[in-house]
Amino acid sequence: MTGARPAPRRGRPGHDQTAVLRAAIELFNRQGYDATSMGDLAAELGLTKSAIYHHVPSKAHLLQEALDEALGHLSAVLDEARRDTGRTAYERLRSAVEGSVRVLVDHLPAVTLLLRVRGNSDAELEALRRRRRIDDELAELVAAAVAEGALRDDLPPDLISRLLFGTVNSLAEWVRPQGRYDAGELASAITAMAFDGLARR
Amino acid sequence: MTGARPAPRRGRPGHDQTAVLRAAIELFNRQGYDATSMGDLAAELGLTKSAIYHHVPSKAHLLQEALDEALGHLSAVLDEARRDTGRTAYERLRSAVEGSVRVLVDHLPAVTLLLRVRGNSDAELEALRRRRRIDDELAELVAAAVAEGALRDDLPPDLISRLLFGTVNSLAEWVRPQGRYDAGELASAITAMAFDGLARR
DNA sequence: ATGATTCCTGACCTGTCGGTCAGGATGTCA
DNA sequence: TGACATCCTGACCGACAGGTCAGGAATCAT
Repeated sequence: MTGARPAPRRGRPGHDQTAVLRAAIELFNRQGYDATSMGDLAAELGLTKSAIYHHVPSKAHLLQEALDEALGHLSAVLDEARRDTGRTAYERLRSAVEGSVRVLVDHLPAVTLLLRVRGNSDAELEALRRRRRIDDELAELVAAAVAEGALRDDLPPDLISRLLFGTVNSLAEWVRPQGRYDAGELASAITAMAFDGLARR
Repeated sequence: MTGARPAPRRGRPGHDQTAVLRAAIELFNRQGYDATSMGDLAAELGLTKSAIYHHVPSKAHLLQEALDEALGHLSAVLDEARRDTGRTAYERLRSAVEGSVRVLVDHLPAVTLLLRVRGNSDAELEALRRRRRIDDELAELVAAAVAEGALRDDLPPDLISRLLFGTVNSLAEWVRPQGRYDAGELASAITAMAFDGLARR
């Protein structure tokens, strides 16, 4: 793990690209992308607006980076589920749910931003398309689990899929880093509710 | 029902407050509140920007009206559940879920807007506070249902509440008016999944 | 015909937005 | 002591934001 290497830099010390990006994503989530000005971001970092543009080419670029981060990891979860042909669809679905929760928690700021994208630019539209592709594949996984008899068939599979991953995505509304629950607890709570139900039996 | 009365008006015919409000909420949801300019709204209605201000005092007022609409109906659902002391907490919780779904579907634009508020103005902060109060009461209802033994007690009640109503709220992400499912179908699908589980038994 | 009422336009104002640019400050390396 | 790399400031730009205002246009009641 090359984790938190200080990485000896030359020249005048100060902020770098990733510091700006992290702060930007955090602000975008707190206030919304459009409600956040580059001036706000500069103030948050204790710099002038023009200093920001030394590190990053544009506001849209910051958003793009965040969306790529989120989509990349979500796609990876799906690739894994797709490659794993040795298990039942039901097992792979459970893994996909757990993986999605893990990505959401580990990359909370980026994923939260992704979930709020409205399609106001080409980059946002492209992100929506990529997200839609992921959702479609998850829906197929659900349909396969229904077809193999693991899930109830009195509900339309696509509806099941929307409710299931709607629940997962709703975590972004309240989960906070260092909060009460870790990714594992959240994942098992969701699978407990969604697959086994809340009612006592 | 005074439903869709034409309401004979005097003076030059044209748009009115509610027409502007409806269009505004729709646009706010499509693009986001901050990304929507009053010019956009004017164009959508086929008017000039200044004409808008004949019907409505400000952009913020439009948002306020929408938030009040959503919060009013959601509060009503809760008042009903609170008054109904003759039933178990579990039964009242189920009613609250169904009622929330019905409000969400019947007032989809306003509720969607409420769910996206970030707290960027006093009005938004106040709406967040009112929403929080509602969420807290729903969490109490869940806790009561757990205490009375109707719901599983191996998950923290507040977590159950967040997952349950997170699922309900996630409907706003994809449900469309005149879509495939009506409020009743959605409510029963959610209760089926959340209370009885998706797994075949 | 004539007010009264209602709706709408076009020109305009102030502030802020994302972004640029020339140059100065502050560090590392030789 | 430089040369070099990096980071940062302050003044500035055109575009567009929310909003105002004076007056014109369309309809109703009399």
